[in-house]
Amino acid sequence: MSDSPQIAPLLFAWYGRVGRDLPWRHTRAPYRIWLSEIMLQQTTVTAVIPYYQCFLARFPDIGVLAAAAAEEVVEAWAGLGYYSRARNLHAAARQVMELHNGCFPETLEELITLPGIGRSTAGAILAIAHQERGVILDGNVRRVLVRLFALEGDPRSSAAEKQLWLWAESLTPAERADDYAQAIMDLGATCCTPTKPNCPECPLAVHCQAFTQGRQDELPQARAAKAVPTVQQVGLLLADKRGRLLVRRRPMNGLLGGLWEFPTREVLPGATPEASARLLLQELGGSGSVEEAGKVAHAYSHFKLDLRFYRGKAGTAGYVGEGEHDWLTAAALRELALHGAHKKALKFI
DNA sequence: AAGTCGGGGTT
DNA sequence: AACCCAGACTT
Repeated sequence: MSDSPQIAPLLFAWYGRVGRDLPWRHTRAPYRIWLSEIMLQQTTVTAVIPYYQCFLARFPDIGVLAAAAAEEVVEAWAGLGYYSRARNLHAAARQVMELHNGCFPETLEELITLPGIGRSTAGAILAIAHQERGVILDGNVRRVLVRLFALEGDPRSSAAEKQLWLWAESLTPAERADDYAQAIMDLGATCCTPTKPNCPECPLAVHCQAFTQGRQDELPQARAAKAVPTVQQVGLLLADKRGRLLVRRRPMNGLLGGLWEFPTREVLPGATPEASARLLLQELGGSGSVEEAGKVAHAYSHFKLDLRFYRGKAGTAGYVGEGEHDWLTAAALRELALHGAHKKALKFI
């Protein structure tokens, strides 16, 4: 767009006054910038900070990360969510060691070939780590630009995305793209917020079409809400003679890959949860009845989980399931990289 | 283009 | 409850 407003100088001045002081803003090390960008995908700053510090203490450089076991990386990610990020981070670290001699790529094309790095994350790394003209389009920037240009319709549609990338490209300055990226993200996070934007203190208000039209509370237009199904499961707190409980590791790929959990199964259609729990107990080599322990509700973006836990006793035949498993004490369970919904069940033991 | 993939904070 | 978050990837 030839008529894009010159917002970069306004953002620089604002950022200098009220920009946030964040741990990853004290470095330009590509490894640390990369890690912060991956952790921050769809995740709030406050949630990331402690994970960022712990992860760096455990994996201080890309060589250490590449040499680690995949399970170890997932365990450092436990509780942060979107575990494919941890798998991709680990795979990308190995890729950089093998293909780039341990040196992080410095071009957009090479960055995007790394698993977990898309167009926006690559732009952020280019700008912040390499000080080049990287362009970003994250949730903050999307909201700022939708209001700045009063973009109608679903901002996640492919047509909107295309337009937003054009605007993002034209607004990004040739110099100080790093400051620009962090400033516009800060603006979206602290000023141009989803609800009740603080327009009186916004440095871009004079250029903002939504504000000019008094429609800053109507944009961006909300996405059409879709119904989310509820999955019914039963979980088993299966104790051996020493009181230790059975846990198993979820397969590395797929939902919550690599995390530990108590044995579960879906509630059979037409069956009661208790009958399904009894069946699960028998399938695992246990015996006798089950006792109701408590209920856990867990929400994901595309389904809800209704999980009822039962206590049971292990039979003398022992465990007959498949895959990696272990018998752990309550103390050990609290230290384990547990599936979030199952972490809630610790209060039942 | 639509679906998958978490967990927590905000409203 | 619904929405959002420094999105990427698969189908």
